[in-house]
Amino acid sequence: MKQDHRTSESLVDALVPTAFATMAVLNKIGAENDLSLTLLRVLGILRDRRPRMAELADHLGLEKQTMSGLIARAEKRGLVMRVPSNDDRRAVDVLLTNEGNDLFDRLHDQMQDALAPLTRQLTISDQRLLKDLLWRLLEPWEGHPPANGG
Amino acid sequence: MKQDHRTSESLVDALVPTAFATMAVLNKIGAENDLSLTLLRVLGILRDRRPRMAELADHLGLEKQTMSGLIARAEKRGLVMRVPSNDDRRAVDVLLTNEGNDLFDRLHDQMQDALAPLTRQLTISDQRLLKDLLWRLLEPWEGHPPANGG
DNA sequence: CAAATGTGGTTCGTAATAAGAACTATAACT
DNA sequence: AGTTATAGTTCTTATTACGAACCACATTTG
Repeated sequence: MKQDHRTSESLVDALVPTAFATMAVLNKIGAENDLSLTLLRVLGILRDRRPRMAELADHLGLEKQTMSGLIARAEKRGLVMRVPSNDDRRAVDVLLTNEGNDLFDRLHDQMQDALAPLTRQLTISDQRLLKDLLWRLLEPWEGHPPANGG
Repeated sequence: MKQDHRTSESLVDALVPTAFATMAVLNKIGAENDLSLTLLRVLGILRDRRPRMAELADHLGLEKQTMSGLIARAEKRGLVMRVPSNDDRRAVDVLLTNEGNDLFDRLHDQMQDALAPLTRQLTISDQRLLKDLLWRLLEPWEGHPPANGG
C-alpha cells in the first residue's frame, strides 16, 4: 500500500534515506563506544590500510589539520599509532594498534547486529544481489567523489 | 580482481561505504547551498509532512532544543514557517515556505546530478531493482530505528 | 652546493552543531 | 483545584571541523 507511490521515485530517493538510516545506526554504535562517526570510519579504513595523514584526510574529505586532532585523540586512547615513514622523514603512517583492531572487530559485529532488523527483510540471495548492486554502484567512487564530468 | 575478495563480505560491508559516499555527496550539496546536512534533511522531510517540533526531533534522532535552534535559523532564512497548532496551544507545526519548497526542488535535482556518476553504473532495470531492494530493506525503519528485538 | 619553492604535519584560534539543565506555558489526570 | 506530564524555548557547554600561521624536510633550480 504505502510503497506503491514510490514506483515513480528514483533510485536516489531510496539511496538517501538508506544512507540516513545507516548513519543513524553507525552514529549510535559510535556513541555507545565513545567514538565520533568520523573516528569510527577512520578505524574502518585503517583495518586494511596504513595511510599517511594526508591520504587519510583526502579519503575522508577532511582537512589535514582536522586529522591531526582526530588521530592525536585516537592515539591518546591507544586505538591508533603514528609511525614515522621510512621514505619521508616529515611523513607519518597511521595504523591500528591491536587494541584498535580488536575494538573495530567488536564494532563490526555490533553493526551487523544493529542492521540485522533491516537486512533480515531480504532473503540471503537478495542480500547478495543487493550487495553486488551496491558494489557496482560504488565502483566510480573508490574513496573519492568522481570527477564530475564522466 | 579487486571485487572478488568482497564475495565473502556481508551486505553491511556494502551498505556502510554506500552510506558514507551518499552522505559525502549530500554534504557537498549542502555546503554549496549553505545548508547543514541536518537542515538539508529537514527540508526533505518537510516536503511531504507537516510535523510538530517534537515529531521532527524524534524523526531525526535529535533533542528538541536542537530543533528549536535549527528551525529558528531556517525560519530566519525564510525556508520554513512555524505555525501554532490548532489542537494544542503549546505546540507548533513546522512547514516549508514556498521558497523552501523551491529550494528543495533544486537540491533534489542537484542530488540526482551529483549521484548520476554512480547510478549510471547500473542499467535502468538494475536501478529499479536496487531501489526496490532498498525500500524493502527500509520497511522496518519508517524514520525510527526499530525496537531492537524484532 | 645554495637558494627557492613545494609538501607533510602540527598548533592555535574560531565558528557551527548538538546536548544538558533550567524554565514557561498549556494540557491532562485525579 | 491541584498535581503531574507534555511542547517548546533559552542559556551554557562540549565536540568537531576549518582557516591561518608555522616548522621541518624534500625537491627543484641556478
